[in-house]
Amino acid sequence: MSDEPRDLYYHDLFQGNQHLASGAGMYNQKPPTIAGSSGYNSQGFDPSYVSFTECLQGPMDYNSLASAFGLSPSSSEVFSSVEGNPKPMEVGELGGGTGSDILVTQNSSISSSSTEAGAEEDSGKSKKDRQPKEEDGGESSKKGSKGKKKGEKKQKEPRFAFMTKSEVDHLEDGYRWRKYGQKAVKNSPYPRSYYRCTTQKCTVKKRVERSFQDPSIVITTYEGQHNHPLPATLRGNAAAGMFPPSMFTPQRGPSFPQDFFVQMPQMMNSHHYQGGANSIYSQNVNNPLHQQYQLPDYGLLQDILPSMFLKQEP
DNA sequence: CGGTTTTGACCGGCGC
DNA sequence: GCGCCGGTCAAAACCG
Repeated sequence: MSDEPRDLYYHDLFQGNQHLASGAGMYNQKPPTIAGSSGYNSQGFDPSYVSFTECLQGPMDYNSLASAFGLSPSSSEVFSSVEGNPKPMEVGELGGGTGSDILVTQNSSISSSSTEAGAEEDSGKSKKDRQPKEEDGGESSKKGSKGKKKGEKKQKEPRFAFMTKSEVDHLEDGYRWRKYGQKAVKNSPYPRSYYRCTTQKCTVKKRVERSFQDPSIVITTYEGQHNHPLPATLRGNAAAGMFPPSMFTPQRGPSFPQDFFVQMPQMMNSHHYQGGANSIYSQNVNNPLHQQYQLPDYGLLQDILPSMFLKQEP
């Protein structure tokens, strides 16, 4: 039964997406794909979809973003959706067109992002307290005991998801990740992989799953923000120097699209979305590099971000 | 040999 | 209260 609500809301999304999408003008590219992608969800992005354009149109700085995305020479659709609330019910509203819009943009490579409103960010680590089981002699007690924190609810860290059209499941974003789990996704033949940043002080996690509608699309959901620079190996030319530090990462050093996207929700929030996660979906369909060569994703991300920023010039 | 991936089990939250 | 489900842990396997 629980599936039903989801389905409904998925449908809503679909319609909403298409509708918005068409309105946005991305229709001529390939709406169906995206719609399908959105339909598939992973609790990461559920509810409302907001169109970038809409956001950008707002009185805020969205213009910059819009310009950035729209100005991109390449053509990749970017969809953004905002998670108004963790509950599917909200979606209903979304269908209404009040809380969600889909924003479409064109980019060279990347894709989308969804973030939860900063208001609810937390460090999700509730279960992490689980005690290590000791099997000195008793093998039967496997993690019987669990750490329990009483008033502590699981906090959610800001998260954003983006969809990328790629053959590789694990997209390189410049950081090193260690896979710590894999689960089958309901209603999808493709499994979802869980990764954690290998940097010890970093609690950033990410989930990678493939769209069951479009196997060629990979949905990556980031959770949290890195508090450390990119590994020297990967950083180098690209990421490190790509972002205008003065723009979104004043004191954080080299950041990634994440930083950028993470900020988006906040901006959007100001506009008229509150407490939600945003997700932008985009496809690299036009990005031959990615499709053919499996270039490091960070390349893609870089591609997009720098573009937007560069285009920002007055 | 160290680090990463694989994989099954477990935990906690949520819906019914 | 029970069952489902997503997320995480950790031992073993794997790889460079």
